[in-house]
Parts: sequence; C-alpha cells; structure tokens
Amino acid sequence: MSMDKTFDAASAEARIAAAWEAADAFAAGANARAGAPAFSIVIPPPNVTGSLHIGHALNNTLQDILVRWHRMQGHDVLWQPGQDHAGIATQMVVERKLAAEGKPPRREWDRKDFTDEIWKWKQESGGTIMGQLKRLGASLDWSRNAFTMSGAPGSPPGEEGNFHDAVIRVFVDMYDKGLIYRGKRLVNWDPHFETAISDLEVENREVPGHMWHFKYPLAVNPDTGERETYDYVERDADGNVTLRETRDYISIATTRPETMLGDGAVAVHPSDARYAPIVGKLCEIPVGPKEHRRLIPIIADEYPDPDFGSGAVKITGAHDFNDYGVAQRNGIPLYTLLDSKGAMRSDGLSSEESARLAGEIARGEREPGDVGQINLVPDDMRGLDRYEARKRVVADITAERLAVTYLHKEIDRETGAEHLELRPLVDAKPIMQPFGDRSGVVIEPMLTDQWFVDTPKIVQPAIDAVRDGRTRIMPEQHEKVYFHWLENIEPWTISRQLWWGHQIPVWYDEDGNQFCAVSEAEAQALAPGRTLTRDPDVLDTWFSSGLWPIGTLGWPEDTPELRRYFPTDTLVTGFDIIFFWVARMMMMQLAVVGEVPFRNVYVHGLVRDEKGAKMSKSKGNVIDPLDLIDQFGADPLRFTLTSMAAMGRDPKLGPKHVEANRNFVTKIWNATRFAEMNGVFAAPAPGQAGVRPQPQHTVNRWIMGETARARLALDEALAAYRFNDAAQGMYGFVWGKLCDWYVEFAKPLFDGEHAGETRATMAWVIEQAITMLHPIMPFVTEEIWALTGERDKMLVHGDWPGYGAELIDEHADRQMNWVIGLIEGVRSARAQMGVPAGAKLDLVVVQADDAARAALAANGPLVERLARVNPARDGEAGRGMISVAAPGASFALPIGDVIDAAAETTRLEKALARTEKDASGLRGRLSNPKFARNADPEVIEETRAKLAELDEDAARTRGALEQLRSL
RNA sequence: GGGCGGUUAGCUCAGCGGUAGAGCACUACGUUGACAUCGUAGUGGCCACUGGUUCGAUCCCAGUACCGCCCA
Repeated sequence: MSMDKTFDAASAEARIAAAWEAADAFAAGANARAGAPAFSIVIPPPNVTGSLHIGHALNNTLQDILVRWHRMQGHDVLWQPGQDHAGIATQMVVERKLAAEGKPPRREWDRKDFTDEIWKWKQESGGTIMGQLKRLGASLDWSRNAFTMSGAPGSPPGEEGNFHDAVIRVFVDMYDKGLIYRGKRLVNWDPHFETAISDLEVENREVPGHMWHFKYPLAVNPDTGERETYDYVERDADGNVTLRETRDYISIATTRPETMLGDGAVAVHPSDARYAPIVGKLCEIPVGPKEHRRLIPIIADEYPDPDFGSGAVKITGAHDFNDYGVAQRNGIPLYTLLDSKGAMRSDGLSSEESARLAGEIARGEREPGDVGQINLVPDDMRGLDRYEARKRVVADITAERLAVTYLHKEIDRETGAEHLELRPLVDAKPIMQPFGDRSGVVIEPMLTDQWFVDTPKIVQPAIDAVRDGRTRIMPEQHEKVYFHWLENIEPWTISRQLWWGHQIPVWYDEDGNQFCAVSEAEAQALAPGRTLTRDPDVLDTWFSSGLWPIGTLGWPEDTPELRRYFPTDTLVTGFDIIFFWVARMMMMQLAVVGEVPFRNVYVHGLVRDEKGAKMSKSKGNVIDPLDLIDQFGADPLRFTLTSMAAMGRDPKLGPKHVEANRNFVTKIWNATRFAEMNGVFAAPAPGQAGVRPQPQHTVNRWIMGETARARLALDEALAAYRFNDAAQGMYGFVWGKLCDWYVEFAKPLFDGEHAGETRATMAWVIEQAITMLHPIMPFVTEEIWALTGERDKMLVHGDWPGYGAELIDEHADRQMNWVIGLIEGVRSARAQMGVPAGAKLDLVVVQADDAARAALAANGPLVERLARVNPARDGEAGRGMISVAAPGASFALPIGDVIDAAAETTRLEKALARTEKDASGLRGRLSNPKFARNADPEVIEETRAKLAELDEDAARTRGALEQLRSL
C-alpha cells in the first residue's frame, strides 16, 4: 500500500458515502451498546422547495457532529430527517411551472387535480435537498424520511405516513378544548396569493412614501346653516400662545388617502387642548361625490400622538391595525374598501345606499351591526387598483382646495417677477410598510373570517418549561427573546386561503353551525340529517411543523420510537425561527402530549460573507456550499463552519477560509502518509492494532499525554456546545503538537532502540486523532481509517476514547517542554544572528542543573536534529559565541569569528528588557502592602515563584551580556 | 421608541479578575527523511471612551459614543 500525495475528496467522498449507506450506518440505534442511553435530534425540516444553502450547511454540520459523537460513544442515536410542505412556497412553484408549460392558472383547475399536480412535482423534484445533505456527509437515518403532508388525502403511494392524522387529531383536540376558534378579525392579507398570513410572515421595511395633509370640514350646524367653527390655539413649551385662528376644519395627516373613503371617525388625544372644543362634534370626509359626503364623529382616544403631524388621526378600522383598536374601543364601524386582490370593492350595496346607511350610523340613528354589505367606494372608483384610487383621491381633494397648502414663491429669472402659488403640503418621508415575505407585495390589513389558535391560553407551560430549566436555550440571551415574545403573544392566525396544505377539519351545516371531527363521517354523525360543507381553508404550514417532534416519531400511535426518543435531546436551529418554530413547538407539544419537545436548544448564528454582510441574491454575495464542496471537499467546509460556530456569533465565511482548512486536511493526510512510509502501520503483531501502547521513551509518553489532553478538551467543548473550541483545539493538537513536534521527534527514533514502540505509539496517536476528528471531518478520517489497518468496522462506528489524565506523565511533560523550549531558543538565536539554516553548530553547556542535564541526556539526538547542533559538550562561553538560556541551564553556541557583537548585544538586551519588564511588574505587585494583605496566599506564592524564575532568567542573560562586553 | 448583542494585533475572532492569545495576512530566511496545500524565525495591541467597585479591571458595575440585529 502506498498513499497518494493528497486526499482526493471528490472521488473518496462519493465512495465513502455509498459505503455508509450500504452498511446502513446511520440507522436509528446503529452502533448502540446494550442498555445505552438514547440521543435524538430532529432536523429542522427544510422546505420541500428548498435547495441547500450555506445556512443549512452550518445547521446540519453541527447536528451531524453531535450525532456522530454520540453514535461513536455507543449511544442509541436517532437523527430524524424530513421536509415540510411549505404551503405558499410550493403552491407558488407549481403555479409558475404550470404557467411555464402554458397550462391554465390555478383558479381554473379543480382543487383535487391541482394538488395532484403538486404531489407529482414533489415526487419528481422534492428530494433535491436530501441528496445535497448527503454530500455534506449528514448522517441522518434516511429510512425514516418524514414529510409534513404525508398521509393526506390524495397522497400518492410512497407518501403514506401519519403526519396528516397527527395534524388533524391535534386540531380536533384543540378545537374541543376551546383552544382554536374562528372569528372575524383584522389579519394580514396577501393580495397576491389572496390568503391570510401570520404576522411573522410579514416583513416590515422602510420605503420612501408620502404624507398628505387634508382638511376635514366641520359639519354644518342645522340650526344656523353655517359651518361650525372653533378657536384653534397653539402654544409653545412655556404656554405662550404662538398661533390663534378661527377654523372651520380639522387637519389630519395620512399616508393612505384612499382609505379615507372608509373612515369611521377622527381621533384626537384626550389631553390635546387644541381640539377639546370640537370633540363630540361631526366633521365631513372630503372625498366622493358632494351629495354623498359623509359625516363622522371627532372622538378622544389615547392612541393619537399630539406631537405627531396635526395631532389628529383619521380612523379606518377595517384597514389599519392601530385604527382597528381605536374603532373597537369606541364602537366605530369597520367599513371594508378593498377586495381580496387589493382593488377597490365593487360588490355590496350601491355607493348611494351605502353612504346613506353610514350617515345614519354616524348620527346615531342606526346600530352599526354587520356593515359588510356597505361599500363606501364611489361608483367611479369601484374596481380600481388601490394605488390608482390613491392618486384619484389626492387629485380630487387638491382640486377642491381641501388639501393643506403652503405658499410657494418663485422668482422669474428673466423678468425678476415674483410668482406666488399655493401648493398642497406633501411630506416625502420614509414610511414603514408591511410586505409579504413570499409574495413581496404590500400586505393589507383585512377584515376576514379566519381560524385562530388561542395562544394566550397555551403559552404559560412553554414559558415555565424554559424558566425552570426543563428546556435550556443556548446562548442564554435568546431566552430573553423567547420570553419577551411569549409574554406578549397574539392569537395565531392558522387558516390560509390555499389549496396545498391540511384542509381544516370543520364542516358547516346550512345554518353555518360548525362541526369539527377527524373525518366527514364523524362530522356527519355529529349533525344527523344536515347537509355539510367543509371549510375550504388549509392550515398554516407552521401548524404542522409545530408537531414535528412527535409527528415524526409516529404520534398519535404509541410507537416504540416515541417512547425511546421523545423528548428529543437537542434542537439545533437559527435564531430567525425561534418564534416561527421553536416557541410554537414548545407550546404545541406541551399542549398535546404535556411534555417538552427537546431538552436543549442550540441557536447558531447566521452565516455572512467575509465582510460580514448578510448573503442575498440581490447583493450577489451568496456562497453556494455545493460549490465549496466541489472545490475543496465536504470536510474542509464542515471544519470551517465548525471552527467559526462560536456561541452567539455570526460566522463570516469566505472561500479562503475553506481553502486554509483544506490545507489542514492535507496536513493530516501527509502526516499519515509519512507514518505509512516508515512502516508504522505495517503488520502489527496479532491483536496489537487499536491497543493502547505502553511506551518507555519520554517522547512517546509525552505525546500520549497530549492526546489525552486533546480528548478531554474536545469532549468538554462538545458537551458545552462550544463547537469552535472543539475544532480549534483539534487543529492545535494535530498541527501544533502531532505534526510540528511529535513527527519530527520520531524521525530519529525510527532508527534507534525505541523504534518499535515509537511506531506503535505513532499508529495509536494517528488513530486517536482521526477518531476524534471524525465527527467534524467524517470523510478523510474514514478514508485514513481504512488505509491504515485491517478494520472490522468503519470509523463511523468507531469507539470514542475515554482515557484522560491517567495518560499524562508529568515527568515526560516537563522534560519535553524543556526540550521544545531549548530548541526554540537555539532556532531563534540562530535566526536572529543570521546563521545559515544549514550550518551545524556546537552546543556548549555553560551551566546546567541536574534536571536540565537529564533532559538533555535523554533527548540529545532530538535536540541535535531539530536545533541543528552537534552533541552537547561542557565548556565556557567565549569569543564568537551566542548565548541561549533554558530553565536551569545556559548554553553557548560558537558561530565563528565573524560574530556581530553589536547584533548579539542588541538581541540579548531586548530579551533582558522583556524579562525585566515582566519582573518589575510582579515586584511592584508584591511590594504593595495592600496586595500582601488582601490577595489569596496561593496567588502571592505563585507570584513569588514566577518572579524568582524571571530573576534567574534575567541574571543569566545579564551574565551573557557581561561576557560579551568583556571579550 | 422598546429590547438584545458587539467594539481586543492589518483582517477574522478567542479570552472575561492576576499586566494579552490563535488563525489568516505581512516581513526575512529555508526544499532538513510526510506535507510549498510546506518549514523556521519575526513584526504587530493606551483590549472604543469616561467614571465606579477592587490590593489589582480587557474581564465586574454605571454611563457615553459608534456598529449590528429583533420588535414597534
């Protein structure tokens, strides 16, 4: 056997992945010891429309590390795969596909035929991301792949499963407990998809907008036939009057003039003295045909901010969430103006009839009741798009001179004549607007009938579970976010006006009574003799993903998996779905099975580009993990993401980082290759492979201790979810200890009396290193494992080491650190004095204590080789020599007559200055009486010892300097 | 406006009571039995600012500035 010069990731990864799959290596319980504890993770289900992005790569790498780590410890591991059906996104993908194929739009399809099309699409293209996860090396139990729509009516063969049953069962259960209800509420409406969406699916973005200022004339007093007037008074902070005028109008500001048509009131703050005289009076909405102008009341409410705009706010309860609240509090009717596409309504009563009824309501002559039939859109605006209607309203009001105006002065450049003009006051200013996160269109608040989960009723157990530690969220700061959201929770809109999803299991009879049951037959049994119609809406996808932990394990059946793996151990996820998903899973699992879904939640950051910018298609800075895998291999990508996964930090990723870690893979590969070339893995004695050697030589004893330290640090880091520490610790051990020192130390030993034990030790250390690295870099380690011995199982099922401090030999440790220090000292002195790297120098022992002599005697050949010196001999420092100090010893290196005394003096003085600076700091501390009085005695002792060491070091350097000067 | 973070070497980040570390980058040297995807040595920091607590603060506390993110 001989190894190639580098690891060929491209060919090896496919081969190894196939071998794992053939061996069923990731199946639940694979490699489990008898009686081992269970460890389970459910994957955050990617959208069925999704493909692997860098966030998935991070998320699944971290899960895979935990899973492989536990599996190698012999635990009973399940990593549950699956996808969610992504209602809106999937429907959108298939609608687009049909359009591209020249087929009719969805509304012209039969519902069943359309969902059949989606199922067809799902079976052809829905598995993309699963294949991509395999390329990443994710060790999910593929045989258990789940889907949030499995088992739904109409699902094709191969999509049988319990998920639909679970979802329906939970809905019925929660309905029966009064936790789900239907009601007419203001919800976020997506005019593109023509469906309600939850507030979490709305993105608020600041966009350039306009604020118009309009005058609402006060009503005409029927007694006098004149418009009402009032004294409008403005005062400064000291109460001095700054403006006083008589007005017959109230001025309001709005960013949405088209909604004026549906105004139900004008509101001012109760403390606002400017408008106190007219609260309770009526004013006129200044749009629409003159003969149908409506009067609305001026009311007082806490909502308006007196300092904002004019301080008066128009109230359109059916089209704004804040206004809705004001309308509810004050009994103001909610007039709907828009249809489901975001155009002005053209249904309902005529505008004349509507205006008449609305007028009666405003004057208190009629109870508001259900105002759904009232359509206050004037005839000539019916059917207009919302933005067209806005232009029309603004133009009409301005033409009528009811816009608030300012005097615009223009001086003619040629004639110098002044031209004065009244212009409408329009502030161009950024406004926050809601957008649908899927459609990208502006969301409309709409008054519609929807289904809600009464979240305030089920939220407390989810809060308590984290409060009392049954579920732990890491990093801790996210607990605050979690609590804050749950403590201020709003009802959750769960109905969607879509076809792709779990249809709501509620039927209505002729009178609109509701019958909720798991099937039509059962609903019919509840309503004997009545004709039932099923609610056409489907459930929010997150309602089903909320049941992911129990649903994937077979609930509502009482399966062995559910008993074995639930609650799951750890959920690994991004902070962006703490609300969407984590909090809802907590609420729902607790509501349905009375148990937390997971014990730990590890929240990782968002992968950014190397400059720290969010990746986005529009910025063009998206990094495709598959490109990186193609270019460098999956292991370097995984290692890079892991080493950047510091808790609470966003990884900043660039290709050069991955390249650097590809070099790390090459480094391990070549260390192994070196070992292999030196017969390290050749024919071990029977039974010797994998057995821990018991070497005598300090070098071998030392590296075993370092291996144990690495193992302790690694397990500690992984147990604390400090993935970056795990990766960086292994990097330091493999590169800094194993390759830089141990391999170099071993070279001379291969020819001596310790050759046998050195080969055995090196074989063991490399085996340990790849075992420990396997969870982070599964491919290259599996390959090395196969190349370096006859194995009875793959490394994916390798035995996780359990050794620790007992392998650390203090004596070997001290001695090798001394040797390393000496070699570094000699190298440093040589380099600074410009001694050619190839030149071999004498090593003169000027002075040495017993320990130093023993260390030197035991490791002579190592020092000679790595410091490039001849065997040490006793002697005096003298002309042409440079000085090197090591603990308990000083050395001199003759570098010939050409020694640059000045350079050597500079070098030593620099070293001395450093030492003295450190020493004086310590001395200052020790001489401070308060330190002596208050500090821990142990600390004082340590400080003294450190100072003594520094003093000794300084004295040695000073001696060398003196000698240099005397020559 | 409310909340949560961050500010440490040129860059990316660790450290979080005892006077600062890593990787990358940079400089010089170098093909010594695996590795140039490499080796050796080095340069580089008022640990954002201002106070406080403490024998001692990069670390704890309070405030300020700037930069992010989330929610209004």
